[in-house]
Amino acid sequence: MRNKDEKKRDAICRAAIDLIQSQGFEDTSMSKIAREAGVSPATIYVYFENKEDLLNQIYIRVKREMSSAIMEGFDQGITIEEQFRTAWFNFYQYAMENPVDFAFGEQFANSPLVNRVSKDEGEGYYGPLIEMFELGKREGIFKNVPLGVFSAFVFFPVIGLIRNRNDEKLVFGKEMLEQVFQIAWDAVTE
Amino acid sequence: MRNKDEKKRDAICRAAIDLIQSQGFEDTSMSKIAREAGVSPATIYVYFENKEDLLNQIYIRVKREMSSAIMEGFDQGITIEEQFRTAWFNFYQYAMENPVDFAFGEQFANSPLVNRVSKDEGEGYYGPLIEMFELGKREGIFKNVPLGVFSAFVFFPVIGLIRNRNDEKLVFGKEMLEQVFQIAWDAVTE
Amino acid sequence: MRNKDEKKRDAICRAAIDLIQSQGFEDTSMSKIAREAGVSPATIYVYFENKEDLLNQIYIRVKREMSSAIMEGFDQGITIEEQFRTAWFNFYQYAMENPVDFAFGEQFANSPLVNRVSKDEGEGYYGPLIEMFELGKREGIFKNVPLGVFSAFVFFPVIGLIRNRNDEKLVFGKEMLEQVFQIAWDAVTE
Amino acid sequence: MRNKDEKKRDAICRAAIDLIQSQGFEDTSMSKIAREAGVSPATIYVYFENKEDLLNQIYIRVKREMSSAIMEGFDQGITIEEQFRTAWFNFYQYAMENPVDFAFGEQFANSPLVNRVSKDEGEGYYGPLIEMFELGKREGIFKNVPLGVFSAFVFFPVIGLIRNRNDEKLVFGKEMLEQVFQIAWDAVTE
DNA sequence: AATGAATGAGTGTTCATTCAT
DNA sequence: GATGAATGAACACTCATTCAT
Repeated sequence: MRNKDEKKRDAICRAAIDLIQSQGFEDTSMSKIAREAGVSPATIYVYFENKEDLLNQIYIRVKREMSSAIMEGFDQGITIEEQFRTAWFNFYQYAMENPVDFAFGEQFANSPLVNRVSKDEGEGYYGPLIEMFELGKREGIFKNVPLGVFSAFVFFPVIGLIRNRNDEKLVFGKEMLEQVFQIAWDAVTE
Repeated sequence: MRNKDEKKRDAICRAAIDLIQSQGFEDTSMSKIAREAGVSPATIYVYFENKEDLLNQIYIRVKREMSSAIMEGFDQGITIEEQFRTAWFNFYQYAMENPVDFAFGEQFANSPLVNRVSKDEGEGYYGPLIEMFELGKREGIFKNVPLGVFSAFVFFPVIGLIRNRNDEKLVFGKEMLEQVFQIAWDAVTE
Repeated sequence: MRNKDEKKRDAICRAAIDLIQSQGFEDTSMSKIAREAGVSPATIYVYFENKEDLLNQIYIRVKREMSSAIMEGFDQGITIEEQFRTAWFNFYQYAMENPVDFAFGEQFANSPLVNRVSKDEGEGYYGPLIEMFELGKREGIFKNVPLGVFSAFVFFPVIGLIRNRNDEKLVFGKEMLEQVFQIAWDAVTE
Repeated sequence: MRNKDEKKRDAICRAAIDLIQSQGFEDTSMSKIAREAGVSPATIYVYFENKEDLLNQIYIRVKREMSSAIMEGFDQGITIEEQFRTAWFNFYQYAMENPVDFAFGEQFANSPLVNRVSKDEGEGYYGPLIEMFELGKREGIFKNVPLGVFSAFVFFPVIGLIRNRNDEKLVFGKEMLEQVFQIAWDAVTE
């Protein structure tokens, strides 16, 4: 029983994510989600309060998956530089390989349907990353700037890269990518 | 007959921009735009072919305003470093002061309603900026990376900054801002 | 859940037919049909894909009723002349008594909304009639002309009669009607 | 001045007829007519009271052209049979060659927009035809049936022929056509 | 828990017509 | 007389959501 429930909940989320990716935000209706998930429209309302609630839960889910992907290989006793490198390439790879989830998160950031609470909860998974940054600052590795500035120069450029890549058919070889990483590293270190 | 009223065209655009900002892309309908602009829904179709046309025209308009703001004070015979500094602070200031137009451009990037042509036309206004970058590369000032990488580390961080600022109530003093600019400069120069 | 209500489907069809008759094809909108049928406009779309589908289904329905009325008393082993007489008077009576459905079929013939398939399906019910005609030709009773010519002189005059009757307040007594039938019979027999 | 007026009035009518033929009744709007005629929508209202008036005037115009075409070669001192033959073939030819005007007349017959007056005026041009029929009846050539019956068996079959032809790709050679005419003649003569 | 039917409110868009010049 | 601008009302259709089972 419990199993069955969660499967259905998953199916609905998955259907929604797929549709948003393939058809865009505007053309993703509750009925289409229901059809894609193989359930009745009314069934969605058994699992989610309304569309806003569904989207918020999906947002959190995507964020969780994203953050755990980014922080893979983090807990070992590796140096800060190695942690940074790991996180950055993880992020790059995830953004490249999961344009679905990624674009989804992007779309969300600008949607009034995603409320504060969800955003905060979404950000909550990055604990280890934040600790790394704070430690690095104390150790004099990173520049002494607020966290927001840090992420603005480390992760946002990747977002820009991907978007520009889509527009300009930019492709990065291994060396170029290493070079780009170096730029990010140079930017935030003393 | 009455002459086509440029003021009315403006009012419609303005109404659309305001609504997209305050309600989001999805919830901005033609009738709402009409009501906000104080005209009949049918009147919009006197000035614009359809919704897509309206949005594209607005996109181009916003981009044009944005680009001319960014490149203000560009044509004099100033050094590349001064040009860079000018553009960056212009961009920062514009993004701060015009969150409406800015968010608007953001929203657009992900909408299927904005077509290639409009996007290209939107990008077309940045000629001087591109020339500056190319010249700087030849002179050995900037790193030898593609344009897309350049903008990813110069302008996208500002976008991230603004977004983080909105979320975290981050405020930058003059010194901090200078420091952030320095990071951008460090990132792309040899 | 509630089961799809055949009564509701009928009510919608009936409302559409009545409106088309009384207001004409052009002025029969989906909302008017809905109001007339006592349902919400959206409900129509539960039962029919769109307006075209609704009209096609109605067309087929009317054609089916019409054809079965025309061919009533056909299957017994009666002579071709008796079959012809039966069909002709059936047709005349149906056209007289069901001006609504009849005019409906008429209106349809000129509408681009009624597709080939529906027209063909509509024609498909006249099998026995066509057989009668072919047999009669082989037996030398009917003139050797294509089916289209046959129907043009047998059934279309009735349509003309009805239309002229409406315009001129023509009324036929029993004898006159017999005489008209005789004309049709004379026209197509050797 | 007078000349100019009439030219414009003609252009509007012509545009309307063409559009109704090519796009169908439903898709022929006043603005489209105006564009096709090269005038402003408002100008139509200088010449016609409203859409209904425009359509009625067109109806009458088409009917007049049609009737004069049908009765071409009528006034000489020819026999009734020759008159009949002339009229019938004229009608057939006109219907074949002017599907535009013809379909237009057809469409009109079922439209509530065409009022009694216009219909009556439309019928008024057939005087000579009616006289021929009445004379033929008195001379014992034609069967003694009302005018409505006469036209139902003489002209309506042609309408049916054309419609069936469109549906079945029926084509008539010279001989077949002569045969069809003979059927019409047989039908109404003693 | 699960569902298909049902719906009022809304969508983007076009219409016949009038207004102001 | 002639016009392009302007419009309220309507169009076909879809939406997120609730109802009845």
